[in-house]
Amino acid sequence: MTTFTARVLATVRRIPPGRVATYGDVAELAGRPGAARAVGNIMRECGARDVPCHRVVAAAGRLGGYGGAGGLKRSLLQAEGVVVRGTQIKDFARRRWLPGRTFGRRGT
DNA sequence: TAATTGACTTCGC
DNA sequence: GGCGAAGCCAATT
Repeated sequence: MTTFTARVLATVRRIPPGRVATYGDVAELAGRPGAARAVGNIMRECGARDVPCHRVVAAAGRLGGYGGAGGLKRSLLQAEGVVVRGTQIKDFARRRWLPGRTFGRRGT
């Protein structure tokens, strides 16, 4: 499949544990910047369980308006080592996953 | 094919 | 800093 959806899913799958990405970033990485809403729409289906939709958060580092009533997403992220402050990621700026910024990349 | 929706983003008040 | 409105893109009906 070579559609935007497939790219989004592939991008989200590339998000390593302990890291998070925003809808806008995923959309951009997928090749369609500004399609944040589309990404959300695609994520909603979560057709592939390999897609850690819980690692996808809003731009401000917020978990989004979903994630379950009790904040399922928050628990999942925290379980991966992500510091979450209520509905917002504390170290979001440092937890945000970006291409070329994978693990092992320290402050050098 | 056209219109509506949706897990978003950004500007303005 | 919080609330409201407009814009963008893809999927669904």
